[in-house]
Amino acid sequence: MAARSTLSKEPNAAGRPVSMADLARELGVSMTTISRALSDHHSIGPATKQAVRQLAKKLNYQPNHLAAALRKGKSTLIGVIVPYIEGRFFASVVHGIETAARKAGYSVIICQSGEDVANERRNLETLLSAQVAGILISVSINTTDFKHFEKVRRHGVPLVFFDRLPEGDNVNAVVLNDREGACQATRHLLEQGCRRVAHFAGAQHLNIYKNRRQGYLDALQSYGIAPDESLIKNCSMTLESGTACMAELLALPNPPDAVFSAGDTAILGALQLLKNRGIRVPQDVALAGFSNEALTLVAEPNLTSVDQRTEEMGQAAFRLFSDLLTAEGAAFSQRQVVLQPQLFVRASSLRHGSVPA
Amino acid sequence: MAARSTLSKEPNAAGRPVSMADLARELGVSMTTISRALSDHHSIGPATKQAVRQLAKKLNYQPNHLAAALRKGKSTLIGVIVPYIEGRFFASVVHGIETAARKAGYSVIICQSGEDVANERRNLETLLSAQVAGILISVSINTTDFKHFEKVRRHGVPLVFFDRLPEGDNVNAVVLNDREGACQATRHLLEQGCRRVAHFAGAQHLNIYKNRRQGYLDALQSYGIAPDESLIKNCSMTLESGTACMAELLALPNPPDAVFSAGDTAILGALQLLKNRGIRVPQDVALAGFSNEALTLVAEPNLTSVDQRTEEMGQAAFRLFSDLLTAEGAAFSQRQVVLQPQLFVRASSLRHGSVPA
DNA sequence: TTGTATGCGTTATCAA
DNA sequence: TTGATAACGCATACAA
Repeated sequence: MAARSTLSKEPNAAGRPVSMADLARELGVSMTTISRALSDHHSIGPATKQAVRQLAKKLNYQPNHLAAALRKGKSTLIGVIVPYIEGRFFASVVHGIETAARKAGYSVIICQSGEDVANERRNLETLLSAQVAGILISVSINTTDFKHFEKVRRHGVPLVFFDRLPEGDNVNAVVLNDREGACQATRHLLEQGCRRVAHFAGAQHLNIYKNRRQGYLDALQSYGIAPDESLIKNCSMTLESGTACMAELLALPNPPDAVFSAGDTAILGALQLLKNRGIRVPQDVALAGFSNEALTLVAEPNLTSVDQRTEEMGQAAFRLFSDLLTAEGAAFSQRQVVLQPQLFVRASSLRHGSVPA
Repeated sequence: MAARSTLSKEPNAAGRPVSMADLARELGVSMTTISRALSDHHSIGPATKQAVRQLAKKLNYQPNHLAAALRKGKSTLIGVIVPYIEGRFFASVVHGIETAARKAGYSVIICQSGEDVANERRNLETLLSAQVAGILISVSINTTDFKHFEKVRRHGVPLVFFDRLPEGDNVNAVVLNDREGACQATRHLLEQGCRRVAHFAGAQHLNIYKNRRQGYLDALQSYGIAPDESLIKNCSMTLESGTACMAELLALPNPPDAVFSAGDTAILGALQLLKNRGIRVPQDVALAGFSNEALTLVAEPNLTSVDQRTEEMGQAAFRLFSDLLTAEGAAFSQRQVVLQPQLFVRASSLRHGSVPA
């Protein structure tokens, strides 16, 4: 057995992954030199750097992030908790987060709460155990107690909420201006000549639905129209729920001439019912939804909807995390990023003029 | 300052996370005992176990997965690489993977290749650096060179492909029986009395599209119908592409009376064109797609489609990984799990009888 | 500019 | 049944 190295230990005899120690032995330098060369430290000569890098490539050296993270006390992992990953909204936000994170050298661990606060708590523990550098979360629908977020603060891990957040504004968050979006959509319906505009309202303990309802009321007020409680339906935002709400509205002595729904799926349910009953959309009843889901372009007529800037939301959430990292006392800061919604006007609400391309 | 402990070092004076050493000091036992008590080792007395657990809870001890993983050489992280996370298919598979993984105590790191093999390579490096216990991947559309997967094998990290896989069957994979699904869909169209069934074919270097095309041909053959190349269109599976392909088919001297598309979005494009031209669906042209996307239930008429068992695919992929972990020589095994597709018949293809509920 | 030595928090080996 | 000690791979304080 011819020893290539003059040192006592064989350089990585087994199939074990090659470490910095292996590189050091092979080159006859110290681990410090290797470490610094690879991280482009200024105190290493260009020649040495070159040599180290070449050998690293040749031996197929892969840095062990785990070890680095353990040593530094922080990993390059960030945790993301969403109610569920299916459906356009969260998938798209996660896409935005992941893209931004990867550019900055972070990887994303994804967790689903399944709309259950118990899972949400477990997810948080998992992420903290994984020593993530930060946590980005959209809370589950039944999260009304927020004690579990305190623990994250105590660990000093930056916490960013997006879209859905706990009550009270003392958190870091990226949200859409839901109120403004809802107001725009409702005003648009009013501009089309509608005067009895109904609203499908979502669960009011969630900030997003509360704000959409408020935006709806804002628009009415700006037109001097008193809100009619019989035109505001509590809706679970499913297709069936939308159909049921529409049926109730049609049964009123004085039915609406437009509906603004806090979600797209529900407004699709309404559309289907109207078509079944031979009621014309938008001539008899104009429709507008919220989220700009893919289905808005499949339904006939195409559905007017408020876009939630999902990609931007993801990117902004990561950026906020990133800012918190470098900021002082970040664990107790409370920055809010508010994105501006965009109304897409389509045939379901357009009584005059042509449909925009 | 009253010292609670008789040992020299203060137990976790600073706000630093509490470690096993802290627990050991506090209880006056060794770290070994703590470690074993927490992992429920048989050699620890029930009383000691109880005491350790209580203290751990009281002091809010969080295990450091990083350290454990470093020591054990394997983490409880698994990496998943998909072309993109948006869209029902991959989001749903990821959902299945994440759910199965979490039950087994694993967390999921998600990476997107953006349909680019260069990113795919980078993703693999990242995951290997993170010391993941396994990698689950659906290759990007331009992956034709498979050398980068060799490295994963050399690291001894189990590798599972799902849906899209490299050419050659020498890999671990979970796939849908695309050929069977396509055959079922086409046979269904033939059973409805259609005799000139066209096909929108996807990129033929991908196993999934090649197999769907083959299934289409199988069905024709079983009916003794010779394939007509003019009825097979290369399609990129976008809406526009579907519209364009349909237009070309209608321009034929002898146009088709049915279309089976390897994707749902393209068949929607076809549907829209047919409706614009006043051609009846399914009476004049019957339509069937593949993937059972949400849009199949929004389009009018509802679209017949082949369901890909996305959740099961995710679960099966994780299970396969899990099996490989315990198996011998897993790095070089090549197990294949094949899921059976399910055809959902809807109005777009149903010429006789009523639409199923 | 480079090297030495130590510790991050855990698990495993050995001895008691 | 328990304890002392040595790794895992990397980054840094300090010394040269």
